Amino acid sequence: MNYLHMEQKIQRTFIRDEVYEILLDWIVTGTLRADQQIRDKEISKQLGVSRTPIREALLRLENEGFVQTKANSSTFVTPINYDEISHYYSIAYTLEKLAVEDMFTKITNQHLKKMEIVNQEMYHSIQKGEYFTAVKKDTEFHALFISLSSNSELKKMLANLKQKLKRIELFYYDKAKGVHLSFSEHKKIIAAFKQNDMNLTLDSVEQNWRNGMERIQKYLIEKGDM
Amino acid sequence: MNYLHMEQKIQRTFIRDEVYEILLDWIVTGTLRADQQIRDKEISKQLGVSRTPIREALLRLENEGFVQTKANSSTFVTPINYDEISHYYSIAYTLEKLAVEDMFTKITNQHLKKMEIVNQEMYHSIQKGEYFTAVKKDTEFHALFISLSSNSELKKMLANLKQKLKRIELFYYDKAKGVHLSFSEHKKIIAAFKQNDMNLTLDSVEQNWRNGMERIQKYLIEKGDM
DNA sequence: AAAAATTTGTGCGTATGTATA
DNA sequence: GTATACATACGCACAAATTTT
Repeated sequence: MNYLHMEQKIQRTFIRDEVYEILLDWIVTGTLRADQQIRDKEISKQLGVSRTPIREALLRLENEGFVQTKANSSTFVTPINYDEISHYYSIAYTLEKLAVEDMFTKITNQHLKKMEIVNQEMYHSIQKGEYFTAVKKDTEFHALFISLSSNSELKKMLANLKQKLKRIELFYYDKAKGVHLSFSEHKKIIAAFKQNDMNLTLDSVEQNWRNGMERIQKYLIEKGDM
Repeated sequence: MNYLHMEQKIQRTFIRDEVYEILLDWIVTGTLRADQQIRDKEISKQLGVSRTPIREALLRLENEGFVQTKANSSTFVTPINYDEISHYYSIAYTLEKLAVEDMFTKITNQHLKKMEIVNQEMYHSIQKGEYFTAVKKDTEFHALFISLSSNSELKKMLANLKQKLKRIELFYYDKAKGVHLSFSEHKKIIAAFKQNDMNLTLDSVEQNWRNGMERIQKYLIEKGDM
């Protein structure tokens, strides 16, 4: 057997893609804050590459709504808009429910076991106050069943939406420490899958999302930001 | 009163955006066919601009899935994938139904009248065999109620999806002349709105999309392309 | 009103992949 | 299968245009 053929073809990496991933991470995790200016020249020096790949990464981020550019003036991180939050949440759970409809029959006990483990890990992260890890585990939990859908276009759109929601959640969870993630709601989703009840699963998925959205909205109202 | 202040600020146009619109139109309408190679140098000469805005437009088209680039080799129009068709259709009607839920109470008799007119115009275009205009009128019909939704992120996503579906529909309607657009189904949607029955409206919207998808799939099976 | 900062657009050399001998 | 030649995208430095201070 020739093991050479088993190796994955070396994927060429583009500087623009690497820059995109770095900048996206900085925006999502809050290293780059809302309204903060981004100068391609500065990033260029910081990352040690020319300005072309930086510009290309910024153009993509602009198309996806993470940054905004005023012509010949400045590029800055898109601020979080209160109206957009509920918009994105409703799109996300609508599409995630479509994914559930598609993958519902494909789930196995192994998947469910893995979901329970990840959910437990999320719980422990919350206990330790590690919000970054907790949000990551939450995303991983949902990804476990979404990935079973055969609708690859849907998966791409959901992955993109998740980045936007992740940014929102990290922003508010950091501010409102009292807010808790959805450990018990995830258990309901697992139970619904186990009962092989699709409608119940869809409802519990939607409820999970709605609660997440309401936790943020409640915080906004309390703080008088809305 | 100073009328100067009432005038809209002159929006600067970017070459990259103009190039994007032109290339997108060429791809959607079939001027650029599937798998056809696109050389930035060639487009550059043809449109009389430098290669940078061409590259930027191509990068955006690549992110949106309309073209594909082999590293350091070639850029070509993404072929229509049979699996993707049903994927995109299901995403489209799922999101359009979400838009209907959002705008349902906002519709007026004037909107419904306009929808009837556009539907009639679509019918006449079909009669005259003008498929390009017919598909355009179909898109316009749906846009009439979608635009009433306040979820601007949803509207953007739907507009993007429509471009992809428009390409698919123009491709197959051109090949399968027998295929007809959904004049009577649109009448059902209008009737459901008039009866103020949201569930019926949602069902008729989904049915309209499903039929459109099935018309194409039927053609594919007949021709043995699947 | 002018200068400074920043994005936008141009041209070019290089690296990579593909076809051909 | 190998080496060579060719085509194309990739990244860089420079110049122009525009907005803001």
